[in-house]
Amino acid sequence: MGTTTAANAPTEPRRRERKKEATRLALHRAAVLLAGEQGLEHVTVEAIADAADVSRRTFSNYFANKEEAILWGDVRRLTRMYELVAARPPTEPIWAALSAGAEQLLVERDADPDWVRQLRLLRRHPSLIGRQVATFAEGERTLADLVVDRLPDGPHRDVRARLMTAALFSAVRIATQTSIAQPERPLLDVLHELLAAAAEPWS
Amino acid sequence: MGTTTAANAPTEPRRRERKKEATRLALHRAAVLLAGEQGLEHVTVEAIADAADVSRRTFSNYFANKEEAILWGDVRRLTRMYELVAARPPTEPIWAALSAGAEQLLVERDADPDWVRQLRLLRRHPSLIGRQVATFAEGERTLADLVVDRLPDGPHRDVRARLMTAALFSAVRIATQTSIAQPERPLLDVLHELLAAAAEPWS
DNA sequence: GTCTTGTCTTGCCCAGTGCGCAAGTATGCC
DNA sequence: GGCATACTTGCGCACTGGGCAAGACAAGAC
Repeated sequence: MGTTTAANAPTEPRRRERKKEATRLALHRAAVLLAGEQGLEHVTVEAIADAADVSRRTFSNYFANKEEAILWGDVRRLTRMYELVAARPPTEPIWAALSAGAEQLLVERDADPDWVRQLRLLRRHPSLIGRQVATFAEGERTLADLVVDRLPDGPHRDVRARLMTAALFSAVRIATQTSIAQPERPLLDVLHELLAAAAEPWS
Repeated sequence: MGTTTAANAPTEPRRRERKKEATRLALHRAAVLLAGEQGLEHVTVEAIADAADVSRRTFSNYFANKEEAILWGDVRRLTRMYELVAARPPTEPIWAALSAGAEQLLVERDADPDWVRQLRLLRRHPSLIGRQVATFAEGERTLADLVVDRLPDGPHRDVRARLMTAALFSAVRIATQTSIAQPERPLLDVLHELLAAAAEPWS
């Protein structure tokens, strides 16, 4: 009753789902590429759609605007982060698990040619950074829900989990920005420093 | 030479400046009010401009879009935060100064009737939260520049300053969100808890 | 194979937007 | 008063987000 539709739900067919992802990826790639070579403000949604060989209207079915299309790579990386943390041994202290996950994530990110292009874009268009931060803020809450279960008992577990997750994301963000601004400081070194600093008592 | 203009710079006249601020404030208030009663998506920029008794074109001279107009209160609060921190005695340890500034800021915010309206808006339109986070992220860097000077010597002062500022902002953000979601937990209590937790070593 | 059903794509359309430009107006300085 | 600078406004226009309805297509039922 109620969900007669759910009873014979086609359990998410495969090909269709893959095609959707392919289209989304094509739009994302086109957005990053075009914005990279022409500048964000000179690229129209129509141009991106054309490059991905779909209609402008279809673009709207996937993304609300160009910025969202460009930053979709970050959304993917966020879900990857959940996977990485969930895959850590359950006995490991949570801050160690988060740190390990973050380091692994940045290693993978550095190897991604898409990321290099996105980097250049963030430099040229600082407004994108704001959007990116907003994206991550949302992911923070999701990860915090994952963290709270692994936190030892004690008062205010919930806010502590949120704070810890926030610190993790801040560390990733600051490390990334620092390493961009001062390329002589290796990303992983800065990240390490920050992850350690967060866990130690403060002056 | 070069800046002959700067020589006889009119040192920012008063009335003009005050009128500008008044217009900006009127637009901000109109935006918050109208969005509050009609819902963000049903308010046009034109309606906001009309309510503030200026043209649509003038609105654009002040804000890029409705969201920016609505969240301008946060921009004001950010600059207020800089003032508060700068006003703390220079001998005070920096984390104590930041904590005190944040607490003072939240006390003032709670007393602001504008804030109550903004709160309701953020609830109804979660997309605004993203924008807000972006706003704060920018403020974070400004404050970090202020912090780095007061940090004791040591390696990586710059990233430590950034991390500390990020923790402060995270604490404010999480405390605010927690106290909204669970009104039985007083804002200042949660903030206190978080500020303390951040400074202590982690498990 | 054909038929059905649910999903995705597309074209059409239109109110709303961001912003360049140029003319008009207020403000401050002499 | 005049002059310079800064702000406001109306006009115009390319671009956007999204509703709608008509196709195109995939997956399963038969």
